[in-house]
Amino acid sequence: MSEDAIHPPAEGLSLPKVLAALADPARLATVRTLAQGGESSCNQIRHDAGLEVSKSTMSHHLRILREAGITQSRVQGARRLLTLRREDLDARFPGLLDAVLQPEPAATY
Amino acid sequence: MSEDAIHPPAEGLSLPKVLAALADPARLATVRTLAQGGESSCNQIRHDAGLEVSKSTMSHHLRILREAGITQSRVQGARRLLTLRREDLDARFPGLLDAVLQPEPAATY
DNA sequence: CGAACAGTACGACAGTGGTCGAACTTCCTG
DNA sequence: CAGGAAGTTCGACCACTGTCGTACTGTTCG
Repeated sequence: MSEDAIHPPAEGLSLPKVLAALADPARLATVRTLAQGGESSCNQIRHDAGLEVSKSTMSHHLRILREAGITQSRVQGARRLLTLRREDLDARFPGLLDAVLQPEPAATY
Repeated sequence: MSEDAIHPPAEGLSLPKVLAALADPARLATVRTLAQGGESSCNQIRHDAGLEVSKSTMSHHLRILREAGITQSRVQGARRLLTLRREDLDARFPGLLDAVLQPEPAATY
């Protein structure tokens, strides 16, 4: 199979699902990395985001993001290149992505 | 006893926690109701938001919101009057609340 | 005072979610 | 072609979460 990945249509994005997807630190880091670095592969993201999780866990997180409509993946050879679905997200939830991507004011605790 | 409720300091708000708190439909409805109606009591919110949950469940949701730093409660007689912590949220996560409160472009489900 | 009301606390229970290792598929490369 | 790299899928496990009913504290009012 080539492109079986499940990508919900732009109109189908649900706010609770999107928020839930973003509510995990690992996935938040993933989204931020993706926002900065543009298109990259699963492993690359895992490395860039500094995530110390197994392949399967990473795959799981990426699936949540994809199924929430936050990311998009295309296959290139043995890799899957991921991108943020910026336009779709901005269209449906204006300002949300920007708010979430904003650097946090430090000292969370 | 007057003020036993746990309210995290404004600087202590964690984005994942806030997002997780907002990721539940019941709590999202609660926040929206609160944003529109201003200060109101638990039961009033439950009614206004059209939530059909038990008292204890409602109390649970409100606790999550409070502990995430999204709401604030003050005691007035037998009631607890809740408000959104708009300023704190806007200060720490600019645009987030507005993005989440924005009416959804219909047909979310 | 006593009954009804507002809300919290606790315990139980089912469902979900994050984590891993192992097995598998597909692709690239020597 | 054989070996390895990139990801996904699967089953297991444990922690967390949403739900409820019940019991409790405190308040208002008849």
